[in-house]
Amino acid sequence: MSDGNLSQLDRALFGLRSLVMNGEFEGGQRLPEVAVAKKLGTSRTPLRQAMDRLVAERLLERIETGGCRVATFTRDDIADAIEVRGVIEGTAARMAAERGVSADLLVQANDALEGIDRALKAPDGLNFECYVRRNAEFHALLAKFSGSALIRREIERISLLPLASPSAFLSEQAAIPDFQDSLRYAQRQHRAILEAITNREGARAEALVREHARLALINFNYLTDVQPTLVKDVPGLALVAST
Amino acid sequence: MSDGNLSQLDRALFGLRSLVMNGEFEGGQRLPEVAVAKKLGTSRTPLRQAMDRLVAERLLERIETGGCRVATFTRDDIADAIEVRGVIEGTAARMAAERGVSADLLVQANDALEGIDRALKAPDGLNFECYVRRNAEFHALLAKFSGSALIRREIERISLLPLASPSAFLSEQAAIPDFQDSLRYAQRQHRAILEAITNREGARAEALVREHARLALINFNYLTDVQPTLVKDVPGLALVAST
DNA sequence: GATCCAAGTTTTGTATACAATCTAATCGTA
DNA sequence: TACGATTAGATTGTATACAAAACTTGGATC
Repeated sequence: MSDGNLSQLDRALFGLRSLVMNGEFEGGQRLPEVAVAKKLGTSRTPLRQAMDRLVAERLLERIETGGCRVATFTRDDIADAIEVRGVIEGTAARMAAERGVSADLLVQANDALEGIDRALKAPDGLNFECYVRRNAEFHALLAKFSGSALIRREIERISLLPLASPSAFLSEQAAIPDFQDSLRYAQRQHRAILEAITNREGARAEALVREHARLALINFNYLTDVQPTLVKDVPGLALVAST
Repeated sequence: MSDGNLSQLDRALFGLRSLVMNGEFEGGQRLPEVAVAKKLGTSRTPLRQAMDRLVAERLLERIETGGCRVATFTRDDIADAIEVRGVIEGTAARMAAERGVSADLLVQANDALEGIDRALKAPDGLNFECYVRRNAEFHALLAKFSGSALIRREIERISLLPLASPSAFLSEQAAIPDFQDSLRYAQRQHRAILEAITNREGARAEALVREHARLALINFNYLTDVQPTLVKDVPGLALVAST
């Protein structure tokens, strides 16, 4: 169970999540357990466990009369999820400023930001992979800054919501004309956030993080309104009601 | 499944939650599935489902090598959970102010507050049962005000965390000398919150709700510091590390 | 006396069988 | 033809059996 091999439950969980995120199932239709179990090469028992977890992640929803269906999301749902992530991350930043952060952690955050700087100055204009990694690192540190395991887990949880994570739309942004401009703007926000926390300016840190989260919403709108041809490549976007 | 009778899963879920909240198990020790299933009068299958859900509720935590244990909470965990509830409820209030609330809902909220007023002016000084009911009603309406199903569900979720709910400590407050004073203070906050939302004052509404949530923390501290003899009667308090 | 190893026992993870329920289609009637 | 009941089929909820992993206990060795 605890060795390198994945358990049947993990296999079912990853497999089903991937199938759902890639829009393999019709939205709103019930997932037949036997068929899905066969497709995933496991039995109903671990599959049902996996379904329970995906219900907790809001990726599936229970049907009153039994079983589960794929959840669908409106644009408002996406916007609200991003807003809530901003609010909780903002709380983490405020707490960090209020309670103080160890010098060691601040150094780590600085390292992450310098990594982003280097990624933005790469020879071919942008080291995209590096940017994504360092960006995730910075956001993880922000959650850690709060000093609260509960806050950290809540941020992880809300980031699991479809399309609410800080990097949900990054992978497709490359096609956007002023893409690098947007990343540079985000990076200036990163610097300001870290400065506010260092200076113990709680309200400023909170407001900055909230605004920073809204970049995800801007990207979402740009992607769906201006570049709808890219939509099919973003995992999870198949779940958004196409009104 | 959908009739009045509870399913085995529901029976296991309610039963186990109740056992855990009442401190029937040693904290940190693994829950043996067969023994617990027998105690609850069901089989392992629905019990394991119930355990998965209680893990999602943070009431249990998974053991790396298999199975679950009862989670334990520090005082800081309680404080953080209350803080986060205040933050999300505050966001709901801010959104309500920004987006506007239908007259019908505002009337309902007013009714709830008048119900609280009546409970506070009852012949024998206080109609406690009525107060608790109306208070829960007001908080539910606040969540609804946001107009966002996602926000409403997040509030429900965070309120499930042990001791984070608005009424977690109410039932034992009766023994506190200036109990009714505290309730009157809370009620003035309720009025101010509703006024702010009606006037579309988002920042004020958010700040008020945050402060309002902190009453729960005050009650928690009072209960554990000043009236420790009452601790055993509060469900969930058995899970708090008694440092 | 402490530590490491090994066999036995307990406990979990998984598959599967069965029963209760829900769904859909067919047939009958207005 | 439309609508409702009834029956057959499919699907979930639950119990249980079995295998694999983890814990415990006893003993041997250093």
